[in-house]
Amino acid sequence: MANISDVIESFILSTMGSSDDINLSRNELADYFNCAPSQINYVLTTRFNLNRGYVTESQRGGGGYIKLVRIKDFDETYIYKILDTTLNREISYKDACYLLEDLVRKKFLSLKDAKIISFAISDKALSSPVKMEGAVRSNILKNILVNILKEKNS
Amino acid sequence: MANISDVIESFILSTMGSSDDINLSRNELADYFNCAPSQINYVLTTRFNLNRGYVTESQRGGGGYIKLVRIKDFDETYIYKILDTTLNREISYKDACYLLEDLVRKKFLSLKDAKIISFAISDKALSSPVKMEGAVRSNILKNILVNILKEKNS
DNA sequence: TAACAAAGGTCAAAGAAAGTCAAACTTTTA
DNA sequence: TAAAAGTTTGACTTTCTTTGACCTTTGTTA
Repeated sequence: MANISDVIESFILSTMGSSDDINLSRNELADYFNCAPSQINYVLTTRFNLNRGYVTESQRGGGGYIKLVRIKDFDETYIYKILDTTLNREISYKDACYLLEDLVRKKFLSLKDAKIISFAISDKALSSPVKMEGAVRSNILKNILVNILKEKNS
Repeated sequence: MANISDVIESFILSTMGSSDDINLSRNELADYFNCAPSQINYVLTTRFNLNRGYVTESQRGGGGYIKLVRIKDFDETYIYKILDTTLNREISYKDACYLLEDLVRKKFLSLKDAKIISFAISDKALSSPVKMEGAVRSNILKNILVNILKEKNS
């Protein structure tokens, strides 16, 4: 017997159908499946995460929602491999720049985009009292790429 | 879009059209939308504030009004001001996005630039074992703006 | 000119979501 | 079969919205 997370996952998938996004209500879903609301978060973070090609945005308070967006053809993209390898670890600023250059060469990014991104991930930009720069940078880059992908799909 | 605030926001925006200002009556608006008058203030302070490129002036008493003005002009000192105020503190993702939108409106950034930047500073991008998101985000944005300025000047 | 009416302003409490995290439980794997 | 991995739950937190009571300013009128 499948567990409730799998059931909720299929439900979301089949409700989405071939659409690229869906608006969910955490409480309604939890109600419908008779589970804790946080169960929905669990499903989203384990089944609909960046690594699987999904992004979420949400709003709290009255009229709150969770929007789930699927990235089309995620598995086939070259970017996917980068996300899953290079950017699943810490990355130095230099290596990040080489990566950006390569993405420009491959026409995934314009030179200007790459510049902006390089600003965002420079040591200076990331300097903070706590030293976690490599990981943060990697995560930022990952997020940027995923979201650019998302844009290109819409 | 289930909450009244968003509805009122769109109403104001569409009533404004491409005009740079509009005269509102707090009580009439509240009446029309069947909400507390202070709801209008809430919408104004959250949706039409300086960060989003708006200012208001108002008059009480008989024949009172609220005049909502969209700030149009941009000059470099405006950016310095932002660097020195808004970005000298922590900033939330939402407020950062409103700032970016405003910078697009003021033609400091292209829409695409703004999007890339917003990706770079999203909570997801910045999430790390250590919680310093606001400060890190603020710093990233600052660095980006400084560097874009530098580019424009060279 | 004093009183009253007609605006708009402020603020805090209540309400309505979603987010986080850790503990308990279940299933899988070595 | 013990350890690791995955799932479920619930208490607590954070964010955003809505409401209402009370305040201030301005205009009008007796």
